[in-house]
Amino acid sequence: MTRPPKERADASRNRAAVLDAAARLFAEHGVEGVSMDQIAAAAGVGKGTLFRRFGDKAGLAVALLDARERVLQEGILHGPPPLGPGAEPAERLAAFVDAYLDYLLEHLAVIRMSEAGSPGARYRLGAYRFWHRHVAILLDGTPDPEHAAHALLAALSAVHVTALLPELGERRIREGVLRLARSLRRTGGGTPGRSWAGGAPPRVSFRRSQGE
Amino acid sequence: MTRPPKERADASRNRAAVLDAAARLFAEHGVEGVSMDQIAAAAGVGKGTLFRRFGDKAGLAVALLDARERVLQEGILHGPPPLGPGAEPAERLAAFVDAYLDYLLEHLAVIRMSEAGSPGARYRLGAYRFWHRHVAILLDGTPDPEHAAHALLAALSAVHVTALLPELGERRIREGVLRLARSLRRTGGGTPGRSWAGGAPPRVSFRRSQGE
DNA sequence: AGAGGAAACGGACTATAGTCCGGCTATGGC
DNA sequence: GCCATAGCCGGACTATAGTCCGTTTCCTCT
Repeated sequence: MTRPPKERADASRNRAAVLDAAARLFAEHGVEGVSMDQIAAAAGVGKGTLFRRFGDKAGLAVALLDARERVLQEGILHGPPPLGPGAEPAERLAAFVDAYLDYLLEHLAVIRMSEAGSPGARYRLGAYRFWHRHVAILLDGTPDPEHAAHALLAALSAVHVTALLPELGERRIREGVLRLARSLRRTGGGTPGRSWAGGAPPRVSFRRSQGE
Repeated sequence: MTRPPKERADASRNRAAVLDAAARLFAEHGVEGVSMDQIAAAAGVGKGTLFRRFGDKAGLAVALLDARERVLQEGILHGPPPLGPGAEPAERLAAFVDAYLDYLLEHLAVIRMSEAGSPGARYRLGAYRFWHRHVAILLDGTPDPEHAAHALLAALSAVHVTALLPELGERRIREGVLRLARSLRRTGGGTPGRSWAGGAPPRVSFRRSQGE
């Protein structure tokens, strides 16, 4: 997009080597059990390179998830209903929760890492902003869709689900979040487009701006 | 409770010195801007002492919050309605959300630190378990009060509120969480006491077990 | 009061995240 | 094919969390 100066050959070679090594080591020793030094060594690059390119461990996790994430985003934007456009908002919301939980549970540890950079890092991720925007649109007509969308996503955060998993199990979590989504939609009542009380209206722009 | 061996004099003297120093330094330079070394030095104790007693920075934050937290817990257990016993569950829930947000916003940075130890630390805090238990009871009659209570508390986590504050402002957050609480209660329908699907019934015991 | 032992003390030590900058190499112009 | 340079490379360096264990202090029992 904004990359007229082509990426140098050594740079892209190293990028690939790092992602490879990281994926392998994470799978082998768990995300928490691998240090950045180890990744750099396994990839055959220096530590400086690693950090220059990915910022920190969270950024590395984000890069690893990038591909899988786009699949879900594609399904939402241009896939078949009920996840994609065409179905009723209520159905789309349920489909999103289901698909997101599939994605989340499949990559729980890496997603947790990607959301755990600096405090509040999660809310600044391009991906988060995408999910939030999507959910807020599907909650249009309820009193404060922006806040409600944040609340729903809070119940879908990696640490939250990780903590609840041993206590409640996957099934109760799925049903619980679906119920939450339903009840948020049922909370209608405020004037459809202007329910935020005081302050500026919600921002509407979404810009794909994941690192790099 | 389980503490027959009395605390040694030097121990309690040092405990007080550390809490003092920590409170002062946190207020002065912000929670993030103070290292454990600095706290130890300011308190005139060794680093080993600091960690032996509080475990880590999060544990220190928990200890600092202890007193304020008990006030809220007292209000819930034995205070006047609507926060205390006597009012309708719906009212008590609203009162809890309000009181909790007062507490949270007053000590946001320290609470954030207390919840940010190891990943998922928040869910293991004695205080969290107390709030969860209370909310779950007030949600009795809805399909899965345990999960719903976790979801409501997720919208009240320190990082969540911190991230939403600049975007939505205090007022929209307060109203949003109150609305969420209301809609969770309105989601009734499941058989009042047995709505968890499969798996063991929710645990009912609550034990005050905040470290030390 | 004094001895004995349990518990606390404290600072040197390790491990890890993240920074910095001198040196090198791929690339594009000639 | 050769040169200049933008941008990448890499490892030494810093800061901080957290551990370990020999030493010191307090409490109890006689």
